[in-house]
Amino acid sequence: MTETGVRAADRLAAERAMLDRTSTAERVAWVLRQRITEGVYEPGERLSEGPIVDDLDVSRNTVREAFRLLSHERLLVHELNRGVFVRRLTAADVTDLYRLRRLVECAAVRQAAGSSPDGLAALREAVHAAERAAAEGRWEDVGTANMGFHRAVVALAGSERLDQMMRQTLAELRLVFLAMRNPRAFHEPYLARNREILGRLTEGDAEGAARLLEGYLAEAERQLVEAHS
Amino acid sequence: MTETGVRAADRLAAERAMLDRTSTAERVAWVLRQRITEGVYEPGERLSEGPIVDDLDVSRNTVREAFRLLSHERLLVHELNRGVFVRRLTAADVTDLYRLRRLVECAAVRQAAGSSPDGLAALREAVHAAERAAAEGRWEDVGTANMGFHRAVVALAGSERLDQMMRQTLAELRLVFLAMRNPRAFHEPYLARNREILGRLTEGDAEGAARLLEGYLAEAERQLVEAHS
DNA sequence: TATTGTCAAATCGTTCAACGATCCTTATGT
DNA sequence: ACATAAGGATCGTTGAACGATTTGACAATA
Repeated sequence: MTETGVRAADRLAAERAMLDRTSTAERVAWVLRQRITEGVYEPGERLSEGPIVDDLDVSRNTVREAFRLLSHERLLVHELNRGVFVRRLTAADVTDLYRLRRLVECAAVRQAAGSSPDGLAALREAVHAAERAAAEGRWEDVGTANMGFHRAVVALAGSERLDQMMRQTLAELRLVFLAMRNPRAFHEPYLARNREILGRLTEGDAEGAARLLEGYLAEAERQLVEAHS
Repeated sequence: MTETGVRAADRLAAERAMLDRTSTAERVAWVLRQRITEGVYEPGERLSEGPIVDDLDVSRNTVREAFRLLSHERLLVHELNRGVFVRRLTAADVTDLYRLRRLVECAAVRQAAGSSPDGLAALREAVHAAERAAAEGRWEDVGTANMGFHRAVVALAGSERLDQMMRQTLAELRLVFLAMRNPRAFHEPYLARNREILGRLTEGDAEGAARLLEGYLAEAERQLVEAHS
């Protein structure tokens, strides 16, 4: 069993979703989503209906429905009469994403005084998962676990809609992270920072945790804006 | 000129969007969205492809694409093999929506210290629009303008993604408000509260404004949860 | 050389018809 | 009353076709 806890949980959730009854359009969207977030398709790349129809052996209308699904998730950009493109994020996109993260994540942390033990347990688990992946040199898994940490941060707020918004934001962020050439150099410093934030929350110091998180997000933003400029 | 400022601006934006080149699927989605938010279709009502195909004289695939668009906006609920339904919000939905609003709107207000004059101007305009509509007894327009106020609150954060999230949240809320039998009784008390919040922000008292907003949202939530129980 | 016009190819957006799958309602049997 | 089967409605998908739009190549012109 070499998979990290968070990664295994993600995979299990994804597999469960596929076991549920889903339409073909949703399954096509799932395949394409994987390809996008794994970098098989590059940001800016145009996805043409024809090759996907052939490749996945489905009809064009089904592919179009899948494109609609992914366009709303902001992974694809639909341009009328020109097709759909994998979203290419600009420095301005990064700035906007971090403005959103700063507002939502820090507010969730500030509200976290009196959080349920479950919320903290999820954060703890994400920190552990990231540290395990780092110990094994799996740096992209470290990035994934770090994102799990942030999902757990927002989940402290206890709102399904916020959780969904954060899932989508993190999917977009995955595209952002594709631009970082050295996953280790990017993700490694955040391990210690996650642990610090967790420590503050565990002590009940929500304001301290929020301050740390603000610094964390500011630093990550600076790096990513630079990588996208 | 009897239209409120906010309403006219909304209409202009909507008309500009329609003047842009749009696909038929998007135009169908637009028509359906109007019907949903105006209560032509009731919450819980099932939208069948056939009658819409006949009514709008478009093909089924186009209607299906429009359904996909609206499902992601959470105005419709897509159920595999059973069709799509206008979303019926439960008391739990209301609670979740207000949890999200509390976190995002109050954080946006707390961050508002040092807001640009434009942000405050938009709030001011929304308050004026609501008051004008109230003076003319147009209570549903009061609700619309109140929502414009909240959109402007979130816009203080200066994030396009947060703005988009709020637009969608307010679209959902419009469904929630359909359950209120007496628009006047529901919307009227919030006029004065909006003005108070605006006053605090104008004085630079962001924390005071956030406290008022928290009370406002708690009261609205209580009323709406009751109406959905 | 740069710009403009024309044409062909590619492909997108939509329509239509058809078929299989699924769900719901109705009818029948115990 | 409950269980089962059948029929009808409609959803999900497929595939073919056509018109609309965009793009790229090439020729003509200044």
